Amino acid sequence: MDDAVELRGRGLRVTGPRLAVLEAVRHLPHPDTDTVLTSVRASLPSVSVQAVYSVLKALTDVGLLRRIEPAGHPARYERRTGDNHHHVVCRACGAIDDVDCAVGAAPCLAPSSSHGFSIEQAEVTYWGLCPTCLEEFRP
Amino acid sequence: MDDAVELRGRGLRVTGPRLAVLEAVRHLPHPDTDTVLTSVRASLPSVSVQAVYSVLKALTDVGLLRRIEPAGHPARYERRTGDNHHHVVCRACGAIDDVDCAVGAAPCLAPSSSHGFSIEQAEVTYWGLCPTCLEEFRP
DNA sequence: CTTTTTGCAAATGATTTGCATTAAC
DNA sequence: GTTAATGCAAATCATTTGCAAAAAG
Repeated sequence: MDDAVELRGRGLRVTGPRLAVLEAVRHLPHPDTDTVLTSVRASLPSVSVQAVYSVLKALTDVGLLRRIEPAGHPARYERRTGDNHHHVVCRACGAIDDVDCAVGAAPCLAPSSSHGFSIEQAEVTYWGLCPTCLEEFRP
Repeated sequence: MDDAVELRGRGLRVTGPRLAVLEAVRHLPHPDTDTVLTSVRASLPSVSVQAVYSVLKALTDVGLLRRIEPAGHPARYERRTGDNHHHVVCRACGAIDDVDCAVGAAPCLAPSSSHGFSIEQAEVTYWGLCPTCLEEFRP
């Protein structure tokens, strides 16, 4: 319901696949495209793989979703919250969790020198192993 | 010369392609695989694409090189320095430059909560536009 | 009715893999 | 002489693209 308003507010048409994708990402923890697809097909069995890709791209472009691309793993998505939290990523399986920066006002976001780059965003990624993969590597 | 020692020290055999890749990455600014390939072929015209991939992987695995994987762009490499500097990445072309953290002792490296993850590394990426791409978007 | 989305199929592009040959030790 | 690296070709995998049909406004 509210999602429909959000979509219209960003100039996007309201469609079944889009509502389903928004719903899926809302309830899943940082899902990848495939997980979203599976979840969406639970209610809309006919959606195509490309439709999900297309919807995820559209929603990301207008800022309703945030795409996280952990090196070596398929992209994952989260609802955009505005607060700039960071992420822990599992090297083994690509699982993601949110992390607040230890420092209050995120001072790392201002680099000391920019080499002439115009900087628009800073991103902190913590790499490690998730609880599940920790188990597997210590049988 | 010194590179040969480095290789042996890590248990790797000394080969032409490996020395040439180390030399290329030493002298190029954060090259991607293709740039390394071109550079290597200047001295060793017969090296295959896969050999370069294989060498880059081997050198990264033993810690002689560091692989940087900017979302949406091919991987880039740098000689491993030990200091934990960060990177500015151009959204348009994937160009990379080094950046020191504004904060001296890198406090962001200790996340406030880890959700059961074992964290081994933190990585800060600044996203923006490089000088060259800034020009192109403002003709 | 006009424009945007979808569905389907095929293409892309970076990277990996399997296997025989060659070179390092 | 063993074992590890290379060259070559084919495969993989996430994602994108082109185009006709369907749906949203």
